[in-house]
Amino acid sequence: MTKDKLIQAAIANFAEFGYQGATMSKIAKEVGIKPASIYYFFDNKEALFKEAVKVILAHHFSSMKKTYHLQKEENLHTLFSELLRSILVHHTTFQNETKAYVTMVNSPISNIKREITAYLQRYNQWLVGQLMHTISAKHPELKEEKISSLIDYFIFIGNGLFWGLSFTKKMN
Amino acid sequence: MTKDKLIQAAIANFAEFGYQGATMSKIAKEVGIKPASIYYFFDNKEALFKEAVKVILAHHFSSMKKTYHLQKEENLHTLFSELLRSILVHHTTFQNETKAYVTMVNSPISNIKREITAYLQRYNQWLVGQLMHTISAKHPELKEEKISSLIDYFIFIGNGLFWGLSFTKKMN
Amino acid sequence: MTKDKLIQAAIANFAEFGYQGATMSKIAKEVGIKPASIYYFFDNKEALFKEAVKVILAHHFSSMKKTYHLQKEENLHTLFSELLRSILVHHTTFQNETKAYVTMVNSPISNIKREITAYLQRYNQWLVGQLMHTISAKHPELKEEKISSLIDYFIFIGNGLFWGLSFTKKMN
Amino acid sequence: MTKDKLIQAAIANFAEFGYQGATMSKIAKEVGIKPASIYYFFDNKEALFKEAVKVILAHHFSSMKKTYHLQKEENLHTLFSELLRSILVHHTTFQNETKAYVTMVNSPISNIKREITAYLQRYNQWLVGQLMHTISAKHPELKEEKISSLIDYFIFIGNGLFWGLSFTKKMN
DNA sequence: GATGAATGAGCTTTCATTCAT
DNA sequence: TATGAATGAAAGCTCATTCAT
Repeated sequence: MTKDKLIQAAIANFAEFGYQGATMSKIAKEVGIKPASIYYFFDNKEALFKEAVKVILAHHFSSMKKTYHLQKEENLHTLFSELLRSILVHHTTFQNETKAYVTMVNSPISNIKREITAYLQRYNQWLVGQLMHTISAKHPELKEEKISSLIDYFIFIGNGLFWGLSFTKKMN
Repeated sequence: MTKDKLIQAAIANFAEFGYQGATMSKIAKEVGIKPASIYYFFDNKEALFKEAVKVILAHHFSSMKKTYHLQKEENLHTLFSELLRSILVHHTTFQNETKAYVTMVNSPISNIKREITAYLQRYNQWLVGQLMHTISAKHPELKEEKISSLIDYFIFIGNGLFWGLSFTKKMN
Repeated sequence: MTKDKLIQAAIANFAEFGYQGATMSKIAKEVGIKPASIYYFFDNKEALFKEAVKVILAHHFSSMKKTYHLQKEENLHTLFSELLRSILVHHTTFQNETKAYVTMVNSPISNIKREITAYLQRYNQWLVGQLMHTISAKHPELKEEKISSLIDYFIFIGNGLFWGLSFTKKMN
Repeated sequence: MTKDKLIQAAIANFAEFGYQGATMSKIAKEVGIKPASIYYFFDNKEALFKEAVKVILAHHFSSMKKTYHLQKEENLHTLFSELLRSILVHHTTFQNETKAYVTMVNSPISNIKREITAYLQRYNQWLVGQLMHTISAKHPELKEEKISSLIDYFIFIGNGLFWGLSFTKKMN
């Protein structure tokens, strides 16, 4: 469908050029239509990118949720390392989406910026909640304080991995 | 000096709006001159931002170096936590520069992108080299492999801190 | 019938936005169809508005003629004041059409402009003819010159009434 | 000065094509510059036309005021006919401005519409006030009611003259 | 009769840049 | 040093129109 192709092209262009740098012309050309035709599907550039953001975040979340459920049964060490591995795999496989989303955090459209930061917070809370529950079930002997500190640790490592992936490597 | 004020304004605008979003007009207005006057000091927008990038990276490096030297004498634990603290302090104090530099990594000007990724690599190498040296001096009993893994650990945590700082917090 | 509804919608839109401001989309939406469907009934925008103009002018003329015939029997004073009253009633009742027609006089489509000015002239001539005939029949003692001047007078007042109605009052 | 030339060109174009029909390109071409250059003098199309409106209304008012003062000394009959003559002369001499202003009454920009109707009201009030004063001074024997009715009469004739001028004649 | 999808032409506007002063 | 005036290029967007279905 043209509409879906447009969203994919938007993601690719946003990733490569940022919001201001991505142009309706380039996106249209990538899909094989003329710029004016985009307006049949989306009200304007902002609307197109809002939908693109939704797609990216939904994809990210479903990806993370899937991994988490797959690994719930394992021991702690395996759980952690598999989660990190899945972060790495997701962001490596969908480089476009990750780059787009990093760029979007600094989007000039405050709604988008807000939506993404809100998503990041929700995601973090969800992750912390899940880990809290799983760890305390497997290790009833650990104090909540200790678990909390473990999770912070994990989050730091995850973020570091993400950041390292995003910029020190080949994601250009 | 007007030229320095222009660079500062450029950093601020780049940080807030990205390369494409930052305009010569806005930068000029911030300095209190007219857009045409910028061209007396810089050949073009790209040149202005190249200088801005240089200033940011130099500042970052001198800041990191200073902390490192201050903390060299301490024990390992203190060294690590003070380094992390100084990363935090630097990026919190110079939010503008950090935001500009995150934005610049995705700059549409490949020279700038290249320069920054090159800097990040050099910086990382430098940091790894320093830590390697310091740690092996203080703990001759540790195998190089072990040290290397410790350092990776530290880098991950540092990156995670940086990323968390940049986006999950208030850097808007 | 859809075609008639389109003409009415066209009149309303032309009245409110002028020829350039009225869009096929807005007209279609008002009728509850899609823009493309208009082209089943009319060749293009110009054709649609030409038909709208015809409807308005025919309506105006039949309205004026009716009043004239109703009042022919009365004395001069009553005739004049009733005619003025009927001008007022017509333009107040069919504000849309009047506004559309004022706008159309300045239409960028010279055919329409020409048609309307031609109509106004024909209408004026008809009115003058009718009045001439009626007055000279009722007042054989009046010289033609005197009658002519009386009629001019009446026309001026009628125009003034029309103009005042159109713009100094509530026709917004 | 370019700015003044722009306003004159705007008036001419607005008169000929209406607000939507007048384009920045045509206006620019008429002045001998490129469309982009207009934005050095005016923020946008709306701002340009707001200034054009101001110029037209100010010109109209000063023109009317001048005539009125010139004729104050004469007897009533002369006063009235000279005023009508000056309305005629003004609108014939500055056809452009008159056409622009008739078009603007139906402007899609509600601010402009409002400003003009407000002006028309103020102008009418001013005229009524002036006439009231002058007539009652010259003819103390007339009852206010009678004077008021005389003035209405005059206004009607003036409007009719204006309307007739605007549309039944050659103002195309 | 009606419409989904597409487009060409043209619009307003922005912006980096130039250049004479 | 600084700027007023101008511009080319390109952006986002609108709209009348077409055409296969």
